[in-house]
Amino acid sequence: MDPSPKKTARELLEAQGKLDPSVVAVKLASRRGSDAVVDLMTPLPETELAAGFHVVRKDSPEGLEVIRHSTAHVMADAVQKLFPGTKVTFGPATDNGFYYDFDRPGGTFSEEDLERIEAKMREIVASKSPFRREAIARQDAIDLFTRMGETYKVEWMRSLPEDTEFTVYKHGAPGQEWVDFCKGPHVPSTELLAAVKLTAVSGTYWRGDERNPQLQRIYGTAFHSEKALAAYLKQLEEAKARDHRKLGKELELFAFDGTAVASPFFLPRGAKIYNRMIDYIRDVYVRYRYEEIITPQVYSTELFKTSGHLANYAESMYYAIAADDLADGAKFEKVRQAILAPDKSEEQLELLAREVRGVKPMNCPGHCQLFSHRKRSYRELPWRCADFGRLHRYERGGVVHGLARVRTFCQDDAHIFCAPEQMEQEIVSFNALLDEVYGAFGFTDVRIKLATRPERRVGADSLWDAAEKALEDALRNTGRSFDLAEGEGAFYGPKLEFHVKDAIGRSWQLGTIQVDFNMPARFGLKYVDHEGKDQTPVMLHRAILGSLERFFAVYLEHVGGNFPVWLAPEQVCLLTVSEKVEDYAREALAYLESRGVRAVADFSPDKLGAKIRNARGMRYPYLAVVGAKEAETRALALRRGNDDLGAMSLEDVAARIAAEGAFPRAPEKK
RNA sequence: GCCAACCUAGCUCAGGGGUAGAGCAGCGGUUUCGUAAACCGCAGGUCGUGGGUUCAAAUCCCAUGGUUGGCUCCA
Repeated sequence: MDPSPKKTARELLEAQGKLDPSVVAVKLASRRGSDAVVDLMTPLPETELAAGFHVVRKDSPEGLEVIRHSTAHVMADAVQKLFPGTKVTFGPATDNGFYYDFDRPGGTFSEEDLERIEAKMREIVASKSPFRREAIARQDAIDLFTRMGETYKVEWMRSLPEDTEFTVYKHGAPGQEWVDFCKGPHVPSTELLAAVKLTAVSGTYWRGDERNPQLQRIYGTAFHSEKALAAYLKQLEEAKARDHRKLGKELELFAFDGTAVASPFFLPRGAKIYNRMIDYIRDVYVRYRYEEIITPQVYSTELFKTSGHLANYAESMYYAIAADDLADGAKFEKVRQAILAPDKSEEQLELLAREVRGVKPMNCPGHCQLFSHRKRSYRELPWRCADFGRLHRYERGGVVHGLARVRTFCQDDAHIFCAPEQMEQEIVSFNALLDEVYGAFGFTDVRIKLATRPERRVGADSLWDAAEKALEDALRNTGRSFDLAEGEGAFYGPKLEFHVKDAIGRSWQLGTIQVDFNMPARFGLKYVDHEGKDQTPVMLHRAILGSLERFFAVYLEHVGGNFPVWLAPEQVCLLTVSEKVEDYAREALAYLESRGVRAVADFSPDKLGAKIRNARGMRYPYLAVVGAKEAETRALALRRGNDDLGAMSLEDVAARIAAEGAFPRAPEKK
């Protein structure tokens, strides 16, 4: 017997008068990470509470997590009641809700099943049943779940370390109670699960591995109140209204076609924005001393053998076949097998390097090849070579998504070849460049992540030390805060990731800078130092916006289709009040165009109200009403969004729009 | 690739074994108009594709292509 029987968190809080119905758990100062939050049913030594705590209320982020995890239990209960024979596996809370993975022999769940499950869940919630926590001996738990036929749970229990504390959670009326092996925390009673919605079904695999049995995952979300759930659903609506695929269609920016799956066609308006983005980046490049190069699309796979892509990236590449390649059927068959082989032999790599051409999935191999094209001097370094080359990557059918995940795209890609001692300065300079560009696009909330050496890596530890230090020093010396992501670096070097928050609070990774000492070595890159000795350069891979296709999607959603004047495909639309002023409107249009303003006009017989409505739909930044008054005074009645700016002379309109249409520039530093 | 749902006019969608529908957009005409939808008319579809069941298929079944939401969050 425990000599000092512990009291539950509920009893301890009650004794302190800190318990009220909105409290679902406590967060202990004495514990770290996910173990810090314990529910009210958990026995605690009084000393732990004395070490400091705060209560977790049902409407806090941590409280929601508890509610969602408990809701997952209730869902599993409902599923097992409705579909006997279904086995449970894992059912965690997620960022936006929860899921539970089931093994339903010979069956799947449809969306109609979700309604039934939801109804059953409401019954369970309405029963206002308390959650009970019970400590259990390891072997007892294994025996219990073996009897229940819960083979996945048993497998999981057996894999846990010997000293793990085993607990089970139960809810439901005696006789039909539902039990799960779980470490909690859970809400005190099902009645706290006030607002529940099941959202989706999906296939998944036991422990996320395709070789394991297929499971059925049911997604849902839960909130502490119906109102909070409604707000969340409304937010989903908002995101839907901004969906770049919807806006892309409505605003005639881009289109997709089955003849080139997951490969966007940019329509004239979209292409204007896309090119304008690239022109802006080029403008920045000039000031940051980048040199743009243009490199081939299709290479002998020799290049990708050297870079390592053939061994590690072959299944994501496209291959270019010429008629001549097919002349020898037997050879072609060998090539086929080599491409498909998961682990390629040296012989197979040789064969592919000799016989096959590959479409580039990345620019770096070509850039290395070009660097080694002639002897390089230390005087040339750092060499910053930028490339807007088109890349092709074969993404699996299920993962493509609008412009955000495509099979052909281009990046604002560049590689910086430099001496090791130049690394830090280059990273500092790149950070300044990022500040300027992200500011220009209106992304002000930028978070930086430093990803350090992973377990599996290439290169000496001394190189890793230097590279990580350069990244970290560059951040510290310029006073930037960052999060450390230990072990998340690429196998060839550490990196910084730049994440921005968009207008509706979603976070996107855009830029990155990666230190690479692997590829220069593979390509045998050298430069001659000031003593005439050969040295190996360091290579920095870096992108600002990343994939321009993906950035287009992120930015389109960020601005909700309302592009700023400097990017908008048309900056102003002239709206005639009647046909009588069409001649003047055409003159005004020609004048604006001659001043470099991107202008269009609506000469249709619609009434002004309809023209405004249509033009607002197309999100032109400026509208210019042209009527008899304006024709008489050679003016335009300018309107920006809903603001009527009044009549302005043609010259003033042109000057105003031209000024606003210039590339954004960072304020001059003193 | 795997799980689920969807695919009907340029767009958004209705119809769900018995002659293919609406609104918007388009085209023609009338109206010449002052800040978020003037009016009348016309045209537009082998219902993603291919098979099958049936007297009869957009509708039911099978296959196939495409699209959408998922397939990282660990008891």
